Amino acid sequence: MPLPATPPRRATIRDVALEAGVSRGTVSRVLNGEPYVSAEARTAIERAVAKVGYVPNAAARNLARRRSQAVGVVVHEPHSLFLEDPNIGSILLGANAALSAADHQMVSLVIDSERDSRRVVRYLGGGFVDGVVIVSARRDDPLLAAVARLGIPAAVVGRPPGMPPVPFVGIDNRAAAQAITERLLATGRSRVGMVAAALDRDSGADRLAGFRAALGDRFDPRLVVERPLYAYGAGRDAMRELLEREPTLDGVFAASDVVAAGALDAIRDAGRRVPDDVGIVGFDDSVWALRCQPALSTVHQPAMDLGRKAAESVLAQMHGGAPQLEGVMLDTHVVWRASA
Amino acid sequence: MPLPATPPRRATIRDVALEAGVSRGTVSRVLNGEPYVSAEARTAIERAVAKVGYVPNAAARNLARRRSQAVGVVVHEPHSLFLEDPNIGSILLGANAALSAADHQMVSLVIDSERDSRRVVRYLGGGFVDGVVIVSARRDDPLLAAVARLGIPAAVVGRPPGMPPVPFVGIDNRAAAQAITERLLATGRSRVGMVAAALDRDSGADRLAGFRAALGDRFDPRLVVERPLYAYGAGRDAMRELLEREPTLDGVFAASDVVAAGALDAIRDAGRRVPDDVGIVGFDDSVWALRCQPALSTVHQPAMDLGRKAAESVLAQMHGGAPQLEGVMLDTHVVWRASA
DNA sequence: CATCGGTCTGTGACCGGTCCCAGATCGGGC
DNA sequence: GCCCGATCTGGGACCGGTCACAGACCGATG
Repeated sequence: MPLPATPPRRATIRDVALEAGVSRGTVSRVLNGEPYVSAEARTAIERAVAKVGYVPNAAARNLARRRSQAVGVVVHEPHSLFLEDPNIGSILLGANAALSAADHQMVSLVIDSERDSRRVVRYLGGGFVDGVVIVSARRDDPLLAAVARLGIPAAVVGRPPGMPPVPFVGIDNRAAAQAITERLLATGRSRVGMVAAALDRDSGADRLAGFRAALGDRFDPRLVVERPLYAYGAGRDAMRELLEREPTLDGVFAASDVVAAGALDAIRDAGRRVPDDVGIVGFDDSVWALRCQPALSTVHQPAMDLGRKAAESVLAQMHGGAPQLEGVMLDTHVVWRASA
Repeated sequence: MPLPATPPRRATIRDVALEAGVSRGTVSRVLNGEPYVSAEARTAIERAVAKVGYVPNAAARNLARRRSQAVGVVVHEPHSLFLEDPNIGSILLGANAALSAADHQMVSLVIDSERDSRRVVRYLGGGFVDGVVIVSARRDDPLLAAVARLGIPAAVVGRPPGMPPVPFVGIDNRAAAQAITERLLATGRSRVGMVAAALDRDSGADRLAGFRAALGDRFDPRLVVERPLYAYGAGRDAMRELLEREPTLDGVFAASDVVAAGALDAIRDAGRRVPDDVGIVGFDDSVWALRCQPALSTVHQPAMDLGRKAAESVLAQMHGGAPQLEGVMLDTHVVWRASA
């Protein structure tokens, strides 16, 4: 069976106008809360709206107004990670809070394949959204180029290398990573390694850079294992590899809490105690940090605020503000718990 | 500064037609892959599309076609829970997989307040989506009533009491809860309680019913503590209360893995060992089950498939299929690990 | 050679709103 | 009584597509 006959016809603004005995223009004015409408017309229209069960047609309004009252939030991560990493969820919630307050609809778009990517670009260019927040973009991300080309208001969470001039909201990953590594070193560890991840993004690359800076002369590239994603499995496997390479390891910095959780399990599986034999620290301060046994020492980053600020930047641009290309950096701090 | 002058004018189908030297109709035919277009016209149009940088305007297409190629997925849960409970995420991913395969855009809508609720109803009625999947609806949920009234293709994950005739996809929560409780009893526990949650939904109410059925005569209402949401904090606090009420408790069924995780921590804080002193089982088989120490015995439910099937039902209705009101029930099974 | 079915194309009406201009109405000031 | 500005209303043009219809063209057929 093909498409259904005809979707049940909904009441339009003309039906309301007819019912209320006024013109379409007046109905439109009432619906949009504009001044210069008599009280009688207003009440008649409100009554008519209720009577005919009128619901405005968004497509028609978007077409005429050339905007949609919706903002896209693009997350460029595999679906699996979306589940694991509460950090992404927090960013989305922050964005949603800001958009919701401005009465805009958030539309979240997950890219997990080339096909998704094309569909998202089509979606963004198709007038479905008035602006876009981009999370976890990669180095030289084609999506960023596409957005810049389309000229829609945008903001990026993070600051991927090779980014076109687009406003961004981020944290100083390098300084934060350096701070927590130094703190770890101060607990008297002598052989400290790192499970690095996502080096194709600023967060991953900068965390590694901060680690390196903290170690200075003591930095040993053999004690760094890299993985493409911030994932539990990546942390576990990488840690196993690291312990084989360097059995005397007594400290490790994991690039995120999820990675640290995996690493922690690998350390335990190898028969070492945390923090006695090996100290471990993470990054994010997500719910994973508290779920670990022992609780993770980590870097707190204001994930919700990152999403919120990015969304606010997009909203400001949508209302004519000039894009703030210099970017916004939010504060982080070390949270010291039991794992190191 | 108010709204920007005018958004940069995009190329329209007319520009393409002009450039290719054909009519709008022919361009439209090519764009939609219809037959009866000459090869020359086709290539000329494809070249013109690339040259002028044409991107179709979705609002115009939606208006003319009276559909949007998008499906909404409504999650009626507080934002905080969204972060904690991977079960919801899995359902979304399943839905997204099905929609993505059918080249439809998933639009996820979170309801966390009355205001959100109104906005979502407006959104759904506004022609933004052609169908809707509803997750975690409550007893007599007004959203379900609104959707039924609007007459848009819909499917519900779960089967809330007081639901209008809408297709649903679910599991037999009662039987599954009974099965795992019986299994727990079979480990020789004599004082078994339950942390129940979300009794305003079928999942919560049915899990309690299954627990009760498994205990039969031994059921003691004093050993059941209820909480409104499937949340970590709820599990922890409820467990604390349960242990105070009944210090000889030696087994507990938590209504979900997240709840079980909270309960587990409360048990440990009270100085009891798991599973030696107290056996605990959860429900969902989410990533939390493996993150717990010891790993949780739980009920595996095919969360992704729930989302996928619900989305497929909506897609089928959109293509003219009759709604399958009898519903679809998916299988579950007990996964036995170390916590009981 | 007229007829016919299959291809291919152009055109006007329409989807349901917004926007803006022209004009009506009205009270107040000179 | 006339002019003026403020208030209020109607209606045409338009947003950018889709769709149905009419008609042109073509080779095959009787």
